[in-house]
Amino acid sequence: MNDRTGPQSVSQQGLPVLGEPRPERADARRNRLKVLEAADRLFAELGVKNVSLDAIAAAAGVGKGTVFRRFGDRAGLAVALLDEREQELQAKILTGPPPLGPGAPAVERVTAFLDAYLDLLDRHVELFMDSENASDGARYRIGSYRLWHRHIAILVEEARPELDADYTAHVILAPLAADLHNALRTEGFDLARMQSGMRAVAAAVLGPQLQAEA
Amino acid sequence: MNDRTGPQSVSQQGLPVLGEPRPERADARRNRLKVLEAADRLFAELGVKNVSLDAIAAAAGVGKGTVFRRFGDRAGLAVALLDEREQELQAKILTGPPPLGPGAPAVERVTAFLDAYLDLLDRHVELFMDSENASDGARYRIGSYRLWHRHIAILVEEARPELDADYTAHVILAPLAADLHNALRTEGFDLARMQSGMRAVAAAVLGPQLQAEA
DNA sequence: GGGCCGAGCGGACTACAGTCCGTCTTATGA
DNA sequence: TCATAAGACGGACTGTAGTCCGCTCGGCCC
Repeated sequence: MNDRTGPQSVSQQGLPVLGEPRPERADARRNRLKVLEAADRLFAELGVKNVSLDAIAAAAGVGKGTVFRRFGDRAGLAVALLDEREQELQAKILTGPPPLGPGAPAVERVTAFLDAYLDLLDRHVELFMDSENASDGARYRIGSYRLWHRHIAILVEEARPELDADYTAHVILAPLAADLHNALRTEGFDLARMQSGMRAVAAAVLGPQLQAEA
Repeated sequence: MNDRTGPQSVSQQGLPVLGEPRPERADARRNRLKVLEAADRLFAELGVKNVSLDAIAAAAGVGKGTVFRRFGDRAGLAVALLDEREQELQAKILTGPPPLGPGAPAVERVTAFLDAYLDLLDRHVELFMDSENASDGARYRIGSYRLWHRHIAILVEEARPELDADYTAHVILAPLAADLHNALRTEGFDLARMQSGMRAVAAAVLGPQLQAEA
């Protein structure tokens, strides 16, 4: 959903109709799939950071320009590859069972989200790094970040209405940056430690006055 | 402080003596100053992100290789330029008056640090972005980050010994990432809002059970 | 089926970070 | 003062991200 969708369709009068993207042309679709498949394979074989976009274009049998037109930049390609996994999590949050989905108290929903996100992040750090760092501020412009942010902000508002929910949500998401996660793994922190650390922080920020055990 | 200092000096027996860096050679010093001065000027004139290292080398009248040998990479140059400002803050923390310096309760010291750091960050966002993002994980390897981290970790340990101080310190520093700060400014958040938001979070994480006002 | 036109294609091109290595400068000590 | 070698110099070179634009092909309408 972050690949660039086609241009708007055009009404019979020749006016552009917003919200009705013209369907993807057959050659475009073919190439999109070839690129994604080649990227997936090369990333797995050689490691994300050892694969250039030229190499992907070559392996996919398309021109470099094609890759860029479709995905915008390196981050866009990474986002497209992560998209499926992230959508699973998004679905669970929006319509799944509690505590990830609606129904549980705010602290528990935030905690469940942090656990699940860190898990996802841990399994795809390299791809996340690409998607977040390829260009300045990329992380905060991606659709999925905006969704996570909105989700957390609503829960902050619910649990602690006296806080600045919008900003606090950014604060809670900040430690989930791929770059930090990667650096900490390198220093020997493991996933479980980070999960329990984040749980403790979330409990302190959103929980009732008496703090939970770390 | 983060420019590469010279090689170790050599004892009379020809053995390298650790911890006694041979003094900087005169030509090296000359060039270092020329580069820093040129960088400072060009950054101010054109904006950090519009200046290439080639341009700096040219303006300084030195070869490109010289810039890289001395500063390592783009991040290293940014760090060198920030160094003086950061050292001021470091000094205030280590030996200045409370609440920034020793003597005040942990929450207050953390709060004072966050205020001061955000202030510094706000005044030099572009340079900070360069120093943190030029290479993967650069932020976490810089000496000053390690110092901030140690400082916060000690205070966390003091205020809330049941928390994982080491990890929690990283969590507290994460929202100070230059990239995020920049993105939020773009979205209209101002410095005061971020400062008060961080104060509230710090109070919640480190403070006594009853929360302070946001 | 044929023709039109605009989306899609691809690879040459630019700009920049970072490396390499033959040459030159400086500090030293005799 | 001069010989020497450690180390600094600088610019040509490499590899990659991202742009551009003339050409091609697919969808649509007749």
